[in-house]
Amino acid sequence: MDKLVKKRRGGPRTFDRDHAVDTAMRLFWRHGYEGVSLNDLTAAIGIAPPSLYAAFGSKAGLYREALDRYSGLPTALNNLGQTTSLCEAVETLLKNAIEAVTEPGEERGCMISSGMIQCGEDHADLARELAERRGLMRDSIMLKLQPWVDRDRAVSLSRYLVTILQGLSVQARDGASREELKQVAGEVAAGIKGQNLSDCKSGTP
Amino acid sequence: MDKLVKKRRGGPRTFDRDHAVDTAMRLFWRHGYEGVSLNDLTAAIGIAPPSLYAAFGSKAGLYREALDRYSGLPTALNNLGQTTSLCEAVETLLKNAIEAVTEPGEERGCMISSGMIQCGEDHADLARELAERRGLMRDSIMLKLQPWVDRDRAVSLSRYLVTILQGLSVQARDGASREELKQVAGEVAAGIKGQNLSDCKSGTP
DNA sequence: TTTATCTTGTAGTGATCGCTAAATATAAGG
DNA sequence: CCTTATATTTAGCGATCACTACAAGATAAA
Repeated sequence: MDKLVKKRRGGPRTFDRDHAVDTAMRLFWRHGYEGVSLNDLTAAIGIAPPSLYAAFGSKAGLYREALDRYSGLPTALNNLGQTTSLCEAVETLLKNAIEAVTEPGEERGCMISSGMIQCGEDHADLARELAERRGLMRDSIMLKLQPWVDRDRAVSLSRYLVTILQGLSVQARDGASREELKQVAGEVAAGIKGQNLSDCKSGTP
Repeated sequence: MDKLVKKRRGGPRTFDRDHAVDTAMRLFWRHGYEGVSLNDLTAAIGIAPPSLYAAFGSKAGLYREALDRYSGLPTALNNLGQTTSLCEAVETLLKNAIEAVTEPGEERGCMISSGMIQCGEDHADLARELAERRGLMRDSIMLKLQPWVDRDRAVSLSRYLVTILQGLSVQARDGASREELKQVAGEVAAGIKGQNLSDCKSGTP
């Protein structure tokens, strides 16, 4: 009663690599790097460890590919080129972020904002890579703000905004609803409007 | 040449329990629950596993005590009763938080804000406790804001502020300097001042 | 001193960690 | 057909995980 199904064992036909990365991404997203074991991965993907290692080299390699996959998802920075004022840009940024971290049917929070915040010393290099990605996030936001404010203010504002984004990710993971996060976005928007009334009305930078 | 020192083995407790909790706190603070092994703990404290289990019951038990110890440290909520306006309260809150997460010679970030954001399913209960503590943080902030704003606004503002705090913890862990974080605080303060100019000058609520 | 109680270090437990050697099965080229 | 190359499996590697049985040693009470 134990050998009815003869499993295939070799040959060119390969498992669905995209699906594997996608499955891994969701696991890592939810549980973090250290919270997912190789057993979890192979079981969820439906392959044996050697296949995984042939395709991705290591657990860290798969994690990196999962990160890249995640980076391709709709992000907070979408559609920011089409905005016509600083306030609109910020509002769009936060709206995108909130939708991303509370997308129904998806894991909550942001894989990058909340990834590898704490980990053992063995994985310090991976953690540094995550921190780097968060830095790139800030740079991207800064670039998007350039049309509306001078350089110094863009530096300051972008750091403020990534801080918000990272906080929103924690809030989402803790179960905050979309409406509650929109309240936060409202506070941010109100703050910016209070200072830069002119920027919120001008049609061109 | 291997038995010059005869180690004691028995009698009343000999190791410093407070020091043990303190050591564990720092390890967990930096590396997270899953990032610290029992071997790390016993080696750093300088005791054998049975002593640890006799004193704390389990790794999770020691982690909880480390959390309680951490909660007793100077926190973002210090001296908030002495403020005389909403803006001053917010500024003091952020100033305290920034000092706490960038204290020289201490671990960076906040053990609670950035604790157990991601973890394996085995420790979901511990993660829930951390989320609960973050919720209590928000409640505490809300109470501190009550003198200056109505209830709805206190709810909204407190969620906004914990979001900032949680973001600041990530920023600090990623290496942001005190000055950079003060820029963030400046953005927050400027936003609130822009809306509530009156509150920033009144001497009594 | 004798006895009871307690804590300690030694030395491990079974389970799981990330990872891999060797064997087996498929496909393409001859 | 046979050979070669590749992909997959089984089975298990050494290391480490959180945790503990046990005996040795130290104190306090009788």
